Amino acid sequence: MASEQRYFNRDWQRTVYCGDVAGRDGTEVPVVVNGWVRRRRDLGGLIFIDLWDHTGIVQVVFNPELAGQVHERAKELRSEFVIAVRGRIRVRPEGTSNDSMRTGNWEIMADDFIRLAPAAPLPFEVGDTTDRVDENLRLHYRYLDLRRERMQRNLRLRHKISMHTRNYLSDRGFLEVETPMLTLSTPEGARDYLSPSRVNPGAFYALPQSPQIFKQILMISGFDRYFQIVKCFRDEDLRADRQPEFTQIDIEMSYLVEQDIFDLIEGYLHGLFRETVGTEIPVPFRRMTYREAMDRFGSDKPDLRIPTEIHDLAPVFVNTEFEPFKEMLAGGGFIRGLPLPGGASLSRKGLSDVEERAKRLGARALSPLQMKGGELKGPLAKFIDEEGRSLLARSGAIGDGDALFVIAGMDWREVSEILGALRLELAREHGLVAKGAWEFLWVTDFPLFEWDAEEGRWSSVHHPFTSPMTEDIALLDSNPGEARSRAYDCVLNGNELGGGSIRIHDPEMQEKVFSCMAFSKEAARGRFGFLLDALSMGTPPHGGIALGLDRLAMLLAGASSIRDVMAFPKTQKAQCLMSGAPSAVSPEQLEELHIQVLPPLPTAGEPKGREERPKT
RNA sequence: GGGGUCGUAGCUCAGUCGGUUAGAGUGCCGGCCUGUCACGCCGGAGGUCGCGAGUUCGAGUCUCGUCGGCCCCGCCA
Repeated sequence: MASEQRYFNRDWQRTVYCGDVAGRDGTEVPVVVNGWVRRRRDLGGLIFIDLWDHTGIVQVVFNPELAGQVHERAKELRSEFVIAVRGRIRVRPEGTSNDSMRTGNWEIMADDFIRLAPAAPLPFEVGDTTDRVDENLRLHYRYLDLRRERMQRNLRLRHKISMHTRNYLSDRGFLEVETPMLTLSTPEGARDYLSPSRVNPGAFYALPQSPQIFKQILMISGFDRYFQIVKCFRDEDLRADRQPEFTQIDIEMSYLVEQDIFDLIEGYLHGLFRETVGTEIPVPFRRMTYREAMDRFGSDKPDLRIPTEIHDLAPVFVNTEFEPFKEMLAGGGFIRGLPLPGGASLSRKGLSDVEERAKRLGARALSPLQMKGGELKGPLAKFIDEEGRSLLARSGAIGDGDALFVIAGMDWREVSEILGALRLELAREHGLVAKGAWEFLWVTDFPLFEWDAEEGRWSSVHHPFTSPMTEDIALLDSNPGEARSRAYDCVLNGNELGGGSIRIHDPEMQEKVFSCMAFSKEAARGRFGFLLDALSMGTPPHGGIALGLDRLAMLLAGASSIRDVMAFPKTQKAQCLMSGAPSAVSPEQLEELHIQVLPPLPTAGEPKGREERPKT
C-alpha cells in the first residue's frame, strides 16, 4: 500500500477517453485514463479490468511482474469503483484480441493507479445490457440507470435532436426567446400547476401549460420568427407518453399561411431523421382532414402503418330484414365495419373476445362476419341479400380469409372511435403494424369548437386563439359546431407529434370567438385582457406549432415511453422516486406563503418516504 | 374516479392441488488460479414471500382490504 494518500490532480487527468484508446504497432504509448470499473477478471496472477467511460470500454491489465505493489492494490477493485490509471497502451498479445470491443486490439498495461472513489454493492448491474430491471429500482437509483448503455444513448440522441433543432431554426431566422415559468393561470385547457406568491398574499402563479400567449405577444412585438425548447406543465394523469413536465419545441412566425409551417416542419424532420437515424423520410407528408381521419381510422391521429381501415356498410344493409339495423338506418344511424385481414381463422372464442373488447370500449354490440372459402359466415350473413353481398365484395371490406367486425349506432363519431380503438388493439395483437415504417401525416380542418356538456357551452378544440377558416366565419353566428379551424396536427405512427394553428390577429374576431364560448366580455378581459390589448395595437397575421420533444426522442430512440428519454421522470403518481418529490413542507414555509393545508383524508395514502404532514 | 397486470434472496425469476427445512441463475463474501474478456473451479452468507386482516389443523399459494410499479379509459385547449 502507498504510505500516503494520493489525490486527484492534473497528473491523474485522462489523456484519452476509454473508447478512444488505440495504440501504434510496435510502440507503447503512455496514457492516463479515468473511469468506472465495469468488470474485473482476477486470474490470481493477472488482473483484467474493463474500464468504462461514456465513450466506451478499454481493458486494463495489472501484471504482478511489472508492478507488484500496484497489482496487489488492484485486488480490492470492485464494480463501479472510480479510478485513474497510468499506463502504456500496447497491442494485445497474439490471439488475445477481442473483436467485439472497439478497443479490442489494444490494452493498457497499468503502471500505477489511484482509487478515486469506492462504490457500494449495487442494487442492479450497471453493465448488464440484456436483463431488464424493475422500473421502480431504475427510478430510485436513477444515477445508476443513467450510467447504463441504453440511457446514455437515449440522452445523447436527445441532445442531438436539440442541437439539430436550434441549428435548423436559427439558420432560418428564428430567435430563441425565453418566456416566464411563473405566469398567469388561464381557465381553458389542462389543470394548472400552481405556485403561491409570498409577496402577494392569496395570489398564485401558474406554471405554463405552454408559452402560447407569450409567443403570440412576441409576434405582436415584431420578432417575426420565434422558437424555444421549453418545459411545459400540465397537472393531468400520466401515460407512457405523458409526464407532468415535458418539453416542447415551440415555434411561431408572422405573415404566414399553413403551407409555411408544413414546409418548415417537413424540412426540419427530414434533416433530423437523416442525421439521427440515417433515414430519408419522404416529403411532403400526406394530408388528411379530421373528418377523413375519423371516418377511415376512427382517430384524429391515425396510425397509417396498419393496413386496415373502417368501411361504411350502410349500403350493404340498405335492404336488410334485420330489425335493429333497419331501424338504425331509418333513424339516420350508421353501420360501419372494421376488416381484420386473416381474421377468418379466429375461433368462436376469439370472436367473442373481440366482441367483449368492443363492449368495454363502449359498443352496445358487435357482429363478426368471416369469409371462408368464398362463403360469408356469421350471425349477420343471412340478413345480407344478393345486392348487399355484391356491394360488400366490391367494397373490399372483406376478402377471403378475413373477418369484418360490424358496429351500428346513432353517433358517427362514437361508432368510428370504437372501431378505431379496436383497430389499434387488433393490429398490435395480430402483428399488423408495419415494422420499421415512419408514417407521417398532417391532419387538418379540425372543428373549431366542441360542445362541453358539463359546462353547457362551446369550448375550443385547439385553443381559444385559433383562427376559424375564412369560409366558415359566417358559421360562428349560425352554427358554431360546424365551423372548422385553421389548426393542424403532425402525426407520426399514430402519435401526436405536435400541433398548431394560424392564430386570430383581429381583435374583433378574438372577441367573437370568446363570445361563442360564452365568455362574457368582462370574463375575457379579466383573463386575457393583456392579449386583447396587445391584439388591438397592431398584430400581424401569425401562427405556429409546438412539437413534443419527448415523443420525438422516444420514437427516434425506439423507446416505448418518454420516461426512457428523460433524465429524471416521474411515476404514474407524479412522484420522483429518487428525490421523493413532492413532499410536505415546514409550517414556517407555509405560513410565509399564506397557505393552510387541510388534513389528509383518512383513506389518503402518505407520499412515499415522507414523515407526517405538518399540522395546519 | 374506473379497468387490467405485476410485487418471492441485492437483481432476474421458478415455486405443481393449500402440506416437511421456500429454490435456480446471477450478484455479494472467502479460497485457488499469469491471457481473461459473461474468465474458470471450490466454499459461504443472504428471505417480514409488499403490508394488514380473514378462511383453514396448516397460506408464498385461497378471500378481502391496502400500498407501490406499469398499461389503458376518463382527463390531457
